[in-house]
Formats: sequence, structure tokens, C-alpha cells
Amino acid sequence: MSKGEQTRQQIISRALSLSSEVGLEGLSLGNLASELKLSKSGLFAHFKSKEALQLDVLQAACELFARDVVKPSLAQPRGLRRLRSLFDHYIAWVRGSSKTRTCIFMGLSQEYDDRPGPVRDALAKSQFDWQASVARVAATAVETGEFRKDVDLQQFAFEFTGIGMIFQQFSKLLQDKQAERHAYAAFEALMTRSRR
Amino acid sequence: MSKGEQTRQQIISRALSLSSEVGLEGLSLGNLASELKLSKSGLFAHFKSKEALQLDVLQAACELFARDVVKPSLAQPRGLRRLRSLFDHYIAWVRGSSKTRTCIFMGLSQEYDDRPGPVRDALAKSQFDWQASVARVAATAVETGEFRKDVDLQQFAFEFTGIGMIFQQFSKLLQDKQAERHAYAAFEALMTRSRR
DNA sequence: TGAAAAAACGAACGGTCGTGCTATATTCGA
DNA sequence: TCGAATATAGCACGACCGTTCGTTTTTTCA
Repeated sequence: MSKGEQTRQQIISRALSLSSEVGLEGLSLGNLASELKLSKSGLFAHFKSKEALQLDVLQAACELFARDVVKPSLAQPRGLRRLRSLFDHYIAWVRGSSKTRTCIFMGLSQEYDDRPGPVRDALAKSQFDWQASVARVAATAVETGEFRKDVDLQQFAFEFTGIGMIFQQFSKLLQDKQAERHAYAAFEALMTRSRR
Repeated sequence: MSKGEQTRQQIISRALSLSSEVGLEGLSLGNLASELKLSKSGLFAHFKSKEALQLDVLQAACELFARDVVKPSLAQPRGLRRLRSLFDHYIAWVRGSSKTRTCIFMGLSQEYDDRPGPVRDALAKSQFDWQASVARVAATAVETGEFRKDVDLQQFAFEFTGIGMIFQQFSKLLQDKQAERHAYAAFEALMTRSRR
């Protein structure tokens, strides 16, 4: 990896964790540059515009999400096991790591849901794909016979993600210690409802 | 109402609808002033600081929410009827009106969940109160005997609000025509689960 | 109606924003 | 190792930010 690509990755990585705090709009090139001990113009030279950086950051977030949430669960056997694993990793993602202290997608969804443009489009696509992933894993539970045949997979994905969103609200904003217990109780209810 | 108080209310009202688009941080005094055909300094004179304006806007949002969502449902008879009415009004609120095209609280939750300060505190309190309101209405369904006695009211409020959040995600960001159908299906499942 | 009070204005301040440009420093292949 | 390619720095730009201050206009009430 060339020197340029190397610092480029460092920029995106730092920008990712920064924007999970202040959003992609709130991201500032000057701030970002000084944190990385770069000149503002030196940093800027890696991107054609701020929007290009935002798109790169979003893509990086998607790759991280695929690596840390979706892929690990695919290692589990099809059906309930895989579905539970997906939820576990999803909750862990929302809970946040050192790199992203909060789920960046929920913040960005609020930031861009009425702000048309390429970033919004990319974000919407990523969330659409996420819903499809959840539905696909749920479908394996239908195929194994663990779920009823008439389970509405779109509906399942809808509620699945909803639990993640309200979990973030309770654990982050409200600092509710019971957030995780509530999340799992809701998830188990959803699972029970779908079983045959 | 004096002239000063009158324009002050106009400022807050316009600021409210603006910040449901760009957040309270993204709110700009210059922008706000020009929209209201006021000078920036003339507008500023009504508030000691931008933060004071933000707090006023948040309070206005709370009052609007109480008036349009909580209060109307209290006119319904205790129990299931009131609970359904609360959900109806909640969904209508999230769907948005002309004044607030999107639920301002969800945006602000993402904006402030890791930004300490008076605004965050006020916001957290408002959301805590909202959870309590949902639980209180659900309690009336227990009292009428329509809900089981062992229904976990906190859990109920958790899931109730979660449906609203994911509904916003689907209807606003993903522009999913089925969002409302999904929301009501989830709500009915939650109701069924709680009934005796 | 006139004087005191309140409200709105205009200009300016120090900052920061994203974005160009040119020049220097560093990396890298021949 | 040298020359070309690449990466970074420095500086400046116009625009906008929240905020302050002194002046002017408008409202209010005796």
C-alpha cells in the first residue's frame, strides 16, 4: 500500500469515528486534519470534495458493519442459531466499540432522511441492503422448518431493526441499564411469534 | 401579548420546523433571521444565547407533542381504546405535519446522545417522560382487565416507541409505502401478546 | 401626545468553514 | 541514485458562524 493510500485510510478511519459523534455534516476538515497532525489542505488533497470524503466514510462504515455483524453470523448454521447470532452482533454493534461509540447509521438516517443527494442515496441503499440481509437470514429459519412458512419476512426485518433502534435510544440517551434486557425480551417475543 | 413576545413566538415556531430538518446544532441564526425577515442581531436580542434558543425550541416541541399526541388520547376511555388512540396519534406525529416534516425528537436523540449539556439533559427528560406516559396508559389497560396483570409496562413502552422509530426509518429514509402497515402489524402483535 | 421603554437594525469582531493555488518535501521506480 | 511522480504544507479566498455594541425605529402607556 502506497504512502498516499495509507494516510487516506487513516483519514477515513478517524473520520468514521468522528462522524459517529457529530454526523457527516458536522464533520470538519480542519478538526480532522489537526487530530491527524496534517495540514487542512494536505488532507483535502486526498479527496475531490467534502462530499467525496463523506461517501468514503459511509462506505467504510458499511464494510465494517458487514465484517463485524453480517459475516460472523453466516458462520453459524442456518436457522435460529444464525438468526440469534445476527441479533447478538447487531446489538453489540449498536452498543458500540472504541472506534464507533454509537451506531453511525442511525445518526446518519436522521441527518439525511430529508437531505437529498448522493450521501442520502448511498445511505438508503445500505439500509435497504441491511433489511434484505435480515430477511434472508430469517428465511433460512423458514427453510429449516423452525419458523412457520407464512412468516412475513419483511415484517420480521422491520421489527428486528426496530428493536435495535430503540435499544440505542434507551442505552445511549436514557442510559437505561435495562436496555439490553428489554431488547432481548422483545427479540424473544418476536422469535416466539414466528416459530411454528 | 406584547410585540416582543409575539415575534419571539414566531422565531421559536420557525426554528422548530427548521430544526426538525437540520437539528438544533445545524440551526443558524442568520438563516433563521432572513427567513423571518429580521436582522440577525434583532433576532438574537430575544435570546441570551443560541443555547437558550435551542432550549426554548425543545420546550415548544414538547408542548406540541403533549397537545397533539398525549392529550387527545386521554379523551378516550381508559384501556385498549386509549392505548390505540395513543398509538394512532404517535404514528401521525412521526409521519409529520406541515410544521414538522419529521419527528424532531428522533433527530435530536441522535444529535445529543453523546453531546453532554443542558439540551441533552432536557431532551433525555422529555423522552423519559414520554416512556412514562406510554406506560401509564398501558397501565389503564391492565386496570380495566384487558391486559394481563403481569404485563411488563416498561417493556411495553420500550417496544411501543421502538415501532415508532423504525416506522420513521422506513417511511422517511427508505420511503417504504408499507411502513404504516408494518407499524400497525407490529403494534397489534404487541397488543395481542399483552392481552389476557 | 410626548416621553420612557422596548424592539429592531447595521456594522463589526474573531473564528471556522470548504476549497483553490503554488511551492516544497517526500516517496518510489528506473 | 537521480528524476519523475506523488504527497504534504502554506497561504489566501469568500462565505458564514455566534456574539457584541451603539444607533435608530417602533411600541407602550401615563
